[in-house]
Amino acid sequence: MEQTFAYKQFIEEVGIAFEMVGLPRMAGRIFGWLLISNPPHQSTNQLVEVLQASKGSISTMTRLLIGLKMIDRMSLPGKRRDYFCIKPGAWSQMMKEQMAGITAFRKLAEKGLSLLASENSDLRLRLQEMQAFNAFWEREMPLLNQRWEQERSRQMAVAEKTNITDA
Amino acid sequence: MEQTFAYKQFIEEVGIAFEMVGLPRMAGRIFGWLLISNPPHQSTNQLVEVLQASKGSISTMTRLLIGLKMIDRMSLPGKRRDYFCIKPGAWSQMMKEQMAGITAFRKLAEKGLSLLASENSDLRLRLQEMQAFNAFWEREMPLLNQRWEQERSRQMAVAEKTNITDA
DNA sequence: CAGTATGTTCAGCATTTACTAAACGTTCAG
DNA sequence: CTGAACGTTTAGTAAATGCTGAACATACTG
Repeated sequence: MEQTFAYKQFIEEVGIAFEMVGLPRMAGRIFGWLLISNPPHQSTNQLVEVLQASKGSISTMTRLLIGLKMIDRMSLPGKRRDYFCIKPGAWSQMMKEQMAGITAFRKLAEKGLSLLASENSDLRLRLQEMQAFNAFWEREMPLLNQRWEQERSRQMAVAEKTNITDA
Repeated sequence: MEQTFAYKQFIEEVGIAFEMVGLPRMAGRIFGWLLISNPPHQSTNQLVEVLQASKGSISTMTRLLIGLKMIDRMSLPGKRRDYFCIKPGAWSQMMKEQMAGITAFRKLAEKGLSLLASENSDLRLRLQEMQAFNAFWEREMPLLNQRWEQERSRQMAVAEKTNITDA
């Protein structure tokens, strides 16, 4: 298993990127390693060794990532260990999580509007924009995500023809 | 200035919503109050009193929100104080900030792919999906945002006809 | 110029959070 | 049944973060 400096650096950068979107760095490190590991599935012990982290951390963070539907736990037949690998569609899933925030803001706008129900309309303008904006994205993002799914499956079909690896 | 329990609750909920997207709660409280305050522009002292916060906190957080282009600082002529109000287009701006993360992930994917340049193609699949996904959203989100701007200006035009408040 | 009002910066405090290490529970092998 | 291999849970720790209060800087008033 190649373990060059460049690999470690990549793992660390994914960790930092995860931190930027509000997830624990260790979760990012796990995800980072699963992005470049060979094979793509790795056991708990392998994660402990490669990432130099405690068992507890790995256990907690893998369950977090599973909860976010970004990785899968797979128990290989015969083997007792748990293996983890990146879940296909992890990114769509991450995007769906983001949508929860948008919905929260739309609802908040509506709550605010009901507070200012008796006020004149230019006082309500701020909240109306907030409501309209978030409602717009709440409506459009799933459509865009659908387009992505379609585009992806189209690309996968092409890739399958040019590269028969595990057929 | 109405200061009911419902108002305080609204402010607190916006604070929590901000926290969920990775911003300080106090920044959210300021934004929350500016969403429902009368008038829409409020001075530093007013923010200190209403939010029961320290001057320092207000100063730091207003500058943060200004940096994020979510509020404006406006010095009313004659008055010495600074006033703050929600910036039109604050939400589009917030969305643009989100895009920085997407770009970071796309670049990371490309970095990973160059690391696995010599590996066979099913090992590269994970990174290829990550690259394609983030490139897709990086391309499409600005377009969607444009559509929102158009839709908004259309709605504003309609609103202007039905409600001449400050013409 | 003196005095006051206002905004900024900084040191300190309190809270939260990520992480570790160890205890614990469970499952399998001999 | 005994012991070992794994994974989970939890108590404790170290670091980061938000917030306050006070000192500081700046600009206006009389």
